[in-house]
Amino acid sequence: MDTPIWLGDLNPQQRRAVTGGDGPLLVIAGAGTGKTKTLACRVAWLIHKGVDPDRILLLTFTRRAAAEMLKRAGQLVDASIVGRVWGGTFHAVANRLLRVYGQALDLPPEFTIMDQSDAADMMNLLRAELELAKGDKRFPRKETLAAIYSRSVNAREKLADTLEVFYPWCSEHKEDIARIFREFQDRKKQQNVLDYDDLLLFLNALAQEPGVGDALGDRFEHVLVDEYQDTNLLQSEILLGLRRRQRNIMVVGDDAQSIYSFRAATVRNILDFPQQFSGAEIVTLEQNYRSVQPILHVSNAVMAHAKERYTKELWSSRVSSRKPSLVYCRDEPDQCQAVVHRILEHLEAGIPLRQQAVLFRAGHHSSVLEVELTRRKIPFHKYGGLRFIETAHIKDMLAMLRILENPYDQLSWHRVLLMLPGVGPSSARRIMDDLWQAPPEPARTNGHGAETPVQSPLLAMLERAPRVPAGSTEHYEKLRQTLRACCGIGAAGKVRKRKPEPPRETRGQAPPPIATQIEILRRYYEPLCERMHDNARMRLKDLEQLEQIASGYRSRQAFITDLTLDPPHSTSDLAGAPYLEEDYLILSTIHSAKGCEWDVVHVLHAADGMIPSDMSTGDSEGVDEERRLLYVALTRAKDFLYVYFPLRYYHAKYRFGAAHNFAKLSRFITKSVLTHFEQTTTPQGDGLPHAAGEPADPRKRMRELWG
DNA sequence: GGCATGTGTATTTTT
DNA sequence: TACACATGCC
Repeated sequence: MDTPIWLGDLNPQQRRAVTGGDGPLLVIAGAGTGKTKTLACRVAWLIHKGVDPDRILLLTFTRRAAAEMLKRAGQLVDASIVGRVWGGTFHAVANRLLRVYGQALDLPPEFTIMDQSDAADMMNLLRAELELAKGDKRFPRKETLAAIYSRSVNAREKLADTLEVFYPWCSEHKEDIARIFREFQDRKKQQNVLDYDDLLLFLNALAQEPGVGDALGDRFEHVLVDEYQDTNLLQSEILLGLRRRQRNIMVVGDDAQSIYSFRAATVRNILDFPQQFSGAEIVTLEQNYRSVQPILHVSNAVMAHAKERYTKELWSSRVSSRKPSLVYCRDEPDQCQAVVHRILEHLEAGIPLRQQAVLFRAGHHSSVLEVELTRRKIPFHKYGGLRFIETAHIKDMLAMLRILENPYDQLSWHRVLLMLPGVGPSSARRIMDDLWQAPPEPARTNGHGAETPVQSPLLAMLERAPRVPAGSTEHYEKLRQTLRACCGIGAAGKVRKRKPEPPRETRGQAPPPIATQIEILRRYYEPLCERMHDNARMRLKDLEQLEQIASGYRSRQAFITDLTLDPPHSTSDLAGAPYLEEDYLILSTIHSAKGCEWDVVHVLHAADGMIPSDMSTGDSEGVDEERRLLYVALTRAKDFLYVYFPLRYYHAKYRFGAAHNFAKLSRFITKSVLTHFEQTTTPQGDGLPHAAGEPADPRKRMRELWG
């Protein structure tokens, strides 16, 4: 076979990984060592070798990552063929496979998916129904319940163990929590709804199944997994299931960048890979192509204290005489000024805004900066933090769409009914009971195609006359008409201006396109939105945007699924392909910055309590993960790295005890790390870098000197 | 039973 | 500070 010319672009280790033969392969790829390139080339190589792209499975952490890799592979071999590779997150791939193979598990293919906050809401409903909320000993909150459930499932742990280790204060409620969880699972089944965890759980069940599992595994000749350090036990079980007969698997990751333990990800997966897949070859990539050496000095120094790991020292041939800067600022506003100042400096020097990023630990850490950027009219995109999908109006719209897709989805009904003036939880419950009275069988495809046109379950429901509170009957009627209109019934003149098809029958017409459905729902929602929220105008604008996006979709199911499984990270993402000439600064949580790189990186709030976050300093493992988080942030930078440390925090927010005015430098920036920084002070920063570590209690300071 | 108002508390990261 | 939860009034 001929050797493609692009192999020459790879270093020996990368080439080894790309052209490796069959069998398990573990690639330890340090930050910036060309991981994406290696995976992209591996895909291209396999296709070049003649592997059917349809039989390659590329599992990534985000869809963006999959798209990027396949794009790059498409530049090396025929792009149209590369498009047939199965690429996406575990969850997205599970969704696709379950729609096809799910019936082997008695899973109807029309299931809808609920996200984590939906799961929490359902937990809440159950808690109320089972009357567990009443006891005076405080019962876990709904988010906590959802988190416990999810961890237990993903880590393959018994509830008792999860509680004992991670939620000891909830242990006394073990029985009741178990009751809620059992009920939770029953409800989801009845309503034909899957949550995120179910997607993995069902895929795993499928993969372990003797018959279908074999077929599923054989379907993929090669499995490639990116960011393996951030997979959990359930995911590794899925992989083991898929690779019982076919042994071709390549996983790529960096244990030093494992930052998702809160999602039950475990470094054990990557550390134990050679045992789980015996005979695995290990390739380590250490040459960093991203950063100049001084940046790597700082990064390596930060990681030097970590415990168990595949030791590797990043090195780069990219030289620079400039050390990264540690900038001491007076306070947060001063930090803000300093950041903006440097950003503009680099912009003037020719580095566009989109090659610069501001990174921070938590979504709200950038709020002061955002205000300032807006004031100065500096455009920016923010990744991470509160997402679009989390806002009430988007959830409302999604709930209405879900009803249309799956009328058994009670959570969505509940939400939609509560929007009606005069309807609260009790009325909603009663209305739903009435709608389900003599419930039509959940739709199941029998594989034989219906002989007679069966009225849709939703329309059948809407024929009923539920007991609606007297003051709300008109509102309910409006809802009813709206939902019917979305099914293509009634309101003939106005709705279907797009398709002047001659009416075939009065009943059972094809529903309007998804974008039109959203338009109908938006019209209905408008007055409700104005009643419920004060900034209704902005919210309705968002919904118009949503309508735009939807016009690119053929099926409602695909649209809803994408919105749930791969929600836009920023409002501006929704605008579709951004204008290429448009320049904007990147703001991002460190978590969302994973896998990205920029010429200039600014890391905010290098103060103890921020990095590491106060929340995570309970145990040493938590602290270790925070260290890796800082490492991820630092290694995003190619040429210039700035770390900012505000000396004072005014609002002393939610701190127990006395308000600390003075912050303490992050514990990860130790003496030895400091030597790799150039320390500077802003004009406002009092010119006193040594004041940085001064805590409220001088004795504490002294103890540190000895420690 | 719905809804407005008041009180207290937890507070990150995301598929 | 913002949100969930409780209370009390209509």
